[in-house]
Amino acid sequence: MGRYLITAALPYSYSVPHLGNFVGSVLPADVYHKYLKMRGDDAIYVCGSDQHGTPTELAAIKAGVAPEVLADEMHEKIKKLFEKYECTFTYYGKTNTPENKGVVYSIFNELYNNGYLLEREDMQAYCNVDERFLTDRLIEGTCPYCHKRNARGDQCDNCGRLLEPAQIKDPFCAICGKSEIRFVKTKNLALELNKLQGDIAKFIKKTSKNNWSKDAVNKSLSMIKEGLKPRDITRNMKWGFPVPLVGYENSVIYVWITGLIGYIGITKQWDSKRWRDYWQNEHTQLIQFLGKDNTIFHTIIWPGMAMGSRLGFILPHTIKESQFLVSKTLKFSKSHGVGLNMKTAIEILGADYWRFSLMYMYPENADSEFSERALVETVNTIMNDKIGNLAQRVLKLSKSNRSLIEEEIPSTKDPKVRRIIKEYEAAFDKLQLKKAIGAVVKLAELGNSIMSDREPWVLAKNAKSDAKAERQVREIFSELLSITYQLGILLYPFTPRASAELLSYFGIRSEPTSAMLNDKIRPKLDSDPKPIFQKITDKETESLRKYS
RNA sequence: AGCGAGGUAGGGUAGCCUGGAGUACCCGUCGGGCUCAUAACCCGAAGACCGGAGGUCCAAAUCCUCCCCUCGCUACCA
Repeated sequence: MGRYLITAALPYSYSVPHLGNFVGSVLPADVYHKYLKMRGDDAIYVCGSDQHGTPTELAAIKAGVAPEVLADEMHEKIKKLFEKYECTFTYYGKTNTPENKGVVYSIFNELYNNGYLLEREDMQAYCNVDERFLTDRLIEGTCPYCHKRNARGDQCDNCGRLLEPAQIKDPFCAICGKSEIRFVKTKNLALELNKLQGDIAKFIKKTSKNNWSKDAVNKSLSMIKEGLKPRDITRNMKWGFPVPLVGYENSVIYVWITGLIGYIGITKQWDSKRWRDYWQNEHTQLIQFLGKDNTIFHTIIWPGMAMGSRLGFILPHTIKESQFLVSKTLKFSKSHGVGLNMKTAIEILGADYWRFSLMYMYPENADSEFSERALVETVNTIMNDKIGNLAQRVLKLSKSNRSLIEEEIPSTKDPKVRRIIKEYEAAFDKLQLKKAIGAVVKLAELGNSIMSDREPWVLAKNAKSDAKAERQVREIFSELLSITYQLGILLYPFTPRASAELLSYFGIRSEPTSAMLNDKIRPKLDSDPKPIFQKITDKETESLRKYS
């Protein structure tokens, strides 16, 4: 039995996450956590709202409320949304808490004491109207190369060139639209990753053997090969944890730092004592789920901070990076209430449908395309026709032939079933989640083909007069019921509600465990079985089309 | 522009590290079977110059080089 600590990239607390965000980290992490719990491992799953950062601050200004008010409101909304999707975190916390502040400061102070923070000065744009510093992206104007007007301080979207804010012609502030910008000398503290790069490289080379994606390993190593540079970990703004040093009264610690350490702070919110048993215990396997856009924060910056602080915090064991779920036809939107996001999606279909179909399309190694067609196909043909229908036909036929059903049925010894279960477990062990869900489908396919091959409905008719037929049909029913029951268990990480429904026909009321796969079963066929999945209706399809 | 990943039947994927006949899976299509089940299920077939061009090799989807396309990162978007 291992000790596992699972994290999913923290959703920002200024908008409703869209389906791409969900399938990129929180959902696969939840699926994996449910599997580990099922296996009986000591596994905790922490996630939460990332509350700091400029976007939250700006959204608060726009809404006319304090950033902490907006961030806490959104936190509650997002937390409830995840509950609707049957995500069962050990703790879903947030980053703007005293617990997190404590951990952030202890790491920050040690980095400072150990000589890994470099003070450096720079010229930073300042808006006289808004009376605030502007991040590079908040400066807009004309591109010095292609002369298009929509260039931003970091990059021109038109010609794609990387820019410096001072290069922008006719700059104006993206917040107020005015041109009252001046450049002011500022100082920031930078984490000297250059001093740590040898150790970080060693760590990645060694640890990436634990099922890291090719993309995550190679881009991290290639970045190190090019040479790591000091990276600012403070910002000149008000929303965030103040930098605990004299001379930095107007600065806060950068959102990414409070976010990465937020995983720890959130664990501390969960349990003020036990958090150390996970985070400062070399036997804990830290499994981090995240999208491809923020890999290096987890592979380079967190390891750098953890090493530099020398506080014994663990480094990631596995980086489970996802690519992106994209859609040419449907609008995924980050803005409030617009587009197909976690809030609007759950109003159309229940949690099981989204959980299963999104995991079926999980962009594990490459971007994958989400479309109405793909969703309908997955729900209707895979979930409903293959899995749901198998359960239904087995249970109904069994119920109408109750006299031919054994009271107690041993777990099937069919080697094909054993192989599929092994494949499922091996896939999870290697964090190959698409392969794992594929094994579930395979088991249903096997059940369906056994049904067609052996035609138990024919044998059942002959059973009264034919002892041999009776013996055969009893065996087949046992086999099929065993498969149906096992299917109920394997479904649990993906579709917890359907799993519970299916297992209820076997008198199981508790959450399933892997050990139960080998248990003897006692079918309960008192009530009429109801389909565990349904096809997508025209009405639901129409609701989806609203977002095309 | 540099770096990383991806490009495989009509659609979606696996295979690539460690070369062995384009091998496999799902959807869709076509043909057959079944009638227990939610018009569901099962079996079979057709369908691919494996992004392009070179190279290495007895043999390349797989290894090497160059090119094209998509996505991500490039250190103050987070």
